Amino acid sequence: MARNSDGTKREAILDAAVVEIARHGYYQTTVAMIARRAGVADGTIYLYFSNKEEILFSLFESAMGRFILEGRSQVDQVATATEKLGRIVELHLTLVGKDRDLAIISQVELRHSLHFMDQISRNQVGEYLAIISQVVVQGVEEGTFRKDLDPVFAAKAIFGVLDEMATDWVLSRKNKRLESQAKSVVDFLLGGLSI
Amino acid sequence: MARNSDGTKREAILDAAVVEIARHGYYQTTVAMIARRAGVADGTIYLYFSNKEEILFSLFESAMGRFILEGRSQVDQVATATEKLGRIVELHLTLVGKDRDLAIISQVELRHSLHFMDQISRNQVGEYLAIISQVVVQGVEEGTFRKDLDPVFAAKAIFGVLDEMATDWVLSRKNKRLESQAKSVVDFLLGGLSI
Amino acid sequence: MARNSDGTKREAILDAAVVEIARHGYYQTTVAMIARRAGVADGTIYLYFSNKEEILFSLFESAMGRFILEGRSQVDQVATATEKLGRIVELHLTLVGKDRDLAIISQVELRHSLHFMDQISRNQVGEYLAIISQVVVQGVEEGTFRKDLDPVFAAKAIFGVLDEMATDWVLSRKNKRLESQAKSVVDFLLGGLSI
Amino acid sequence: MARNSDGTKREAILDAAVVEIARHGYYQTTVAMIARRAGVADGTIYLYFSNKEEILFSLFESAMGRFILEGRSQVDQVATATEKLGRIVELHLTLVGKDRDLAIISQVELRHSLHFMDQISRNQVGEYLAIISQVVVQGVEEGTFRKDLDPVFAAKAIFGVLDEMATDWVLSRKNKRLESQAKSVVDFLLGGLSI
DNA sequence: CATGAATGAGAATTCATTCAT
DNA sequence: CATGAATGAATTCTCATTCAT
Repeated sequence: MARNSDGTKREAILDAAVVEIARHGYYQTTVAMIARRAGVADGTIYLYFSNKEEILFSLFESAMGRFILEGRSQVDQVATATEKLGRIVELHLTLVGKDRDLAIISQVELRHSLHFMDQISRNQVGEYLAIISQVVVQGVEEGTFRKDLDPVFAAKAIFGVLDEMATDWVLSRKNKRLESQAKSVVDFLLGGLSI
Repeated sequence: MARNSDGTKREAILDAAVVEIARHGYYQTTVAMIARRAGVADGTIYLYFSNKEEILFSLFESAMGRFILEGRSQVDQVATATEKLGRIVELHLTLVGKDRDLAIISQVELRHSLHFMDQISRNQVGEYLAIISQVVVQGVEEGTFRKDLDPVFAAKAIFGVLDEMATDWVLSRKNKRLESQAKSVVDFLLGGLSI
Repeated sequence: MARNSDGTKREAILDAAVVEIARHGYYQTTVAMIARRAGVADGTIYLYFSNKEEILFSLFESAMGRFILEGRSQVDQVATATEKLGRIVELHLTLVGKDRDLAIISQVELRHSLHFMDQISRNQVGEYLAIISQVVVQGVEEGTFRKDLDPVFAAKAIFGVLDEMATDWVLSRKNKRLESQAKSVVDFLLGGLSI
Repeated sequence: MARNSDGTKREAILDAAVVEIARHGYYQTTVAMIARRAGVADGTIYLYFSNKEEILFSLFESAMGRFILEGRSQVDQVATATEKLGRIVELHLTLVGKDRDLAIISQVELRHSLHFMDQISRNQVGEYLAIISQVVVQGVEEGTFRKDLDPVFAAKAIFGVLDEMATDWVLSRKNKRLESQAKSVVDFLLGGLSI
């Protein structure tokens, strides 16, 4: 079967990396551990990734890629800013909540150093934030959101709330589904604290 | 007092650790680097900390300690929940914004592994969150905050927004003062997105 | 003739090896580098050579083979020992000076380990030395060279001078042609230092 | 005993390196092998040398240092160029012949790559050649050596002969003492081949 | 014959920690 | 208390070689 060289092996490595890194942390995970779980030789890792860090980068990219791709898709499926916000919140919590291992990676491991955050922050996270801020812009234009909002600031605030919920869910090992918080989050974001 | 010299040296080590870890990241910072900057021998570190990780724990504790201590103090200085919220926001952003190195530690390095987050998260962060949630409870009782708010949830959301602002400030190397965001943050938290 | 394609590919590999090894040194040259330059797959190398070291052996053999073959031929073209010596000197310096990459191989890389020198030294170099020593014998018989010379010793001394000139030329990247030294070398070898 | 930090350990490492490298070749010698023979931990090597290659450099430097130092001393002890030449030849062969392991290093291992030769060739070897060429200059001035000699060229030729004798002795495992060749070498160098 | 993906043994180097002084 | 030389386990990455296609 020639399917091997298609990327199957690359994905096996990434899948193994998610599990091992989520379980032991990036620095406590050795390349050998990833290789063993992926069922390949240590050296094989280096046919697909130039070094250990690149595995983490790839993990991040594919994770963020999904957020951005599906985020755009969800936003396009409804008309109003309020509905769009709802979709984003739901998507975010659902994606994070779907796979605890991946969630651990995105909420904890990917933030393990400034050096690393630097590399990624300004690219893909920025794109994701842009999607959110466009929703805010629309809301203001529609007249449903407050005129005095800075859309970029608001997007960060929204992201902050989502991210905290996600981190909290990862750290508290409750079985409660993360998505179940979606309504509360949207309510809070729309209405704030005040009456 | 012999304690004086003890405290001094211990603090020199912690100060050195903040700088080195902020600059290079926890794993790229060697004990020797910290020792050199602190002006002590490598071995001396182990007279004050049982291992490298404990330095990070201590860093976290003293940082969070300040948040909690000053948080309580600020909250006690004003009467209404709205004012208290304002004080917390201002304090949080001010403390983070005061020292970039310390901010890097708290926003990035302290989150470097689930194992580590586990150890700390549910203790001190929980205490900090409790302060915030008490403010929310008060606001609800006062009638200024929405009745349907879950105070614990709201506290997390508030923390999420603050944390995201802090992280964003650390990652974007702008010179703009972090505290300058306090008003926007309070506005957003109180009023939400909707008109 | 199938041998044609065999020889061609084998030679392509050897040619590639000369360039890569001269440029990076034997140990810094990977089989993959040689394969890439030769335009063949890594595995193909092993159809022509049983291992990496054998490539170096083959390089040596073909290089020394030329010295011996042409050395004999040059020696046969003239009558007196003095003339023969001149031919050998000129040939040696010309062959080395013709191709810097090959010169690097022969003057530096081929000497990279006792183990390797052992394998080759006593065979082909010995044959080359034999040619030289026969010239010395003839010179003594002719009465032009000193009677008290040990021909084997003299051959080594002659080779030493030639070898040093060659090495010096390789290491000093001057463009001066190596052959231009031939006259000085012959003069020195014949007359020595003394008046 | 504080003698340890004096350089005793450093020397133990160098001594061990000579034996191991002579026996197995530079690339076949692992740092662990050197450490074991030196009776230190692997990591200790790196307290004295920044990497494996530096061990080789140090080996070379201390070896050449002796040639230069003793070479100068020998040359100063006699008056005429002929005598000085004799001293150099004897010293060279004696030093090489004294320790076969060190001889293997200097005659074989130190020449293992152009990169390496480059680093060292132009410094210390040049100094050694300068000593020889000064002797030649003196000989010409004295009127004992031929006027038409280029001293630099002659020095290289002399070195070439000495070097070849040394290499030959290393490769042929005869027990014959290398110094016994001194007289023949001087004779050859002074008188050349011709009658 | 030719390929090149896969292997896995092996090696240099780092660094937290210890302990004799 | 303080030192810093020494340790040696642990890890990443390389690369000669193989073999199924």
